[in-house]
Amino acid sequence: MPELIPKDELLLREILEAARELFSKHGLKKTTMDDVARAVGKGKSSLYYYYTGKTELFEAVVQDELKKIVKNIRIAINEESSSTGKLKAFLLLRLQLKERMHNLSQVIHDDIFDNFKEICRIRAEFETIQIEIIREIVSGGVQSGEFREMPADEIGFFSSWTIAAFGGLELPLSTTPLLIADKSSLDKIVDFILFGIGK
Amino acid sequence: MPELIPKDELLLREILEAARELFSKHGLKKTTMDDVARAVGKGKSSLYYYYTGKTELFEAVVQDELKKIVKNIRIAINEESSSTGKLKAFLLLRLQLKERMHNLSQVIHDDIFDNFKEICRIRAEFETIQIEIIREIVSGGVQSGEFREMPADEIGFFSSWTIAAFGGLELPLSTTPLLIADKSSLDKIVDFILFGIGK
DNA sequence: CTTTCGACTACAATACAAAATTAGTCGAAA
DNA sequence: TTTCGACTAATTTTGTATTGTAGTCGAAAG
Repeated sequence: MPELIPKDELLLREILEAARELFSKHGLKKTTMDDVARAVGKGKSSLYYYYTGKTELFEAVVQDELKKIVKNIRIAINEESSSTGKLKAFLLLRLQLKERMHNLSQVIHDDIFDNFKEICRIRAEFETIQIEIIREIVSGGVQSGEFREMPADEIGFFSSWTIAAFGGLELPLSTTPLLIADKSSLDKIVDFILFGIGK
Repeated sequence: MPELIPKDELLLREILEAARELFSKHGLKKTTMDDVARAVGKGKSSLYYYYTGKTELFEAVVQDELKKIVKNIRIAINEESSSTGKLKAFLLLRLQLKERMHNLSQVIHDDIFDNFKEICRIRAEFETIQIEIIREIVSGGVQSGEFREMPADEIGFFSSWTIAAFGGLELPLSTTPLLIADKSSLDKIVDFILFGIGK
């Protein structure tokens, strides 16, 4: 296996890490490019050699975070063999994420409305990915005979609905005090999803 | 039937109506007590004879709106005989409400973070009521044999979950472009709730 | 006794100019 | 190719004067 990471690629990541830490600690506005530069031990101008601007850097950070999350989700799903297990794994991770976001939210607070559109765009993108994942899980479950037969559009509809229900990238406004946190309640939810409340 | 509305009760309502109209048109901050007073053809000081302050007036308006909504929901539910029908009726109204709120949201926008706590409190209260309604519906359905047997705590859990999913008082941040609007898709959702996707 | 209002105050929002930060550029140098 | 110091334009912050508004009170009208 040849070295996959060229030198500059390494610095690119180093900047990203430093920016992530600072952004999530002080928020977007209160983090200056100088701060980031100092954190990686470089001059401010140098950053502009790697990223075209503060906005691009911020977007890169968020995108990277989302990629990590999606990766974790995919790993967890692959470790489960049954579709039901996959569904549970997905929802569990999704809820943990919600919790993490909840903690982060204090900081962002002010930045939210300034970068409203941008955040919406990213959020929408993330939702699309999640819907796709659910669709895969359910399709798999139908094919393997674990779930009942469903036409493609019904699967799509179910996926969208589930994500709508569990929230996309939750903004820091959820008053509901994290209703569902433990694994046992998650089991109940999956039971509802699987068998409903009908007779 | 004797006259249920004393004189001052009438003026109380008149002020409430005027305030509601102004608040929802210009938002909380941009609506002055003078505006409200002018709208009812009285001096500003007079308002303080009926409401102790601007905050109380605002809360009264919101509370009144919520009461109206709850009333509508209860009426719609009573018109349905089956529990399934009741459930559908509830969710349909809940979605229409979401849509209405969505339109209103442009105006509030700025006021939200100022009155964050207050809004949260009201929202929480509304959620409690909704959960109670769902619980009633499901309990009824279980008793009548329309739904499967469920212990009380499971019904409570299901109710909370449904409301969490459908959102309490939606704050104007839903990017999902009102995924579910028509009655046919609602039928599908209720099917999911009733029978799930399991085999 | 109930209800209205004008005059008043204290406080909060606004406006605006001066001062300070900071995003982003550029040419030079390592 | 990569780094940086010096620079500028633009934005944020700050201090202050001004206005606007919530809320009070005592008097008066019904």
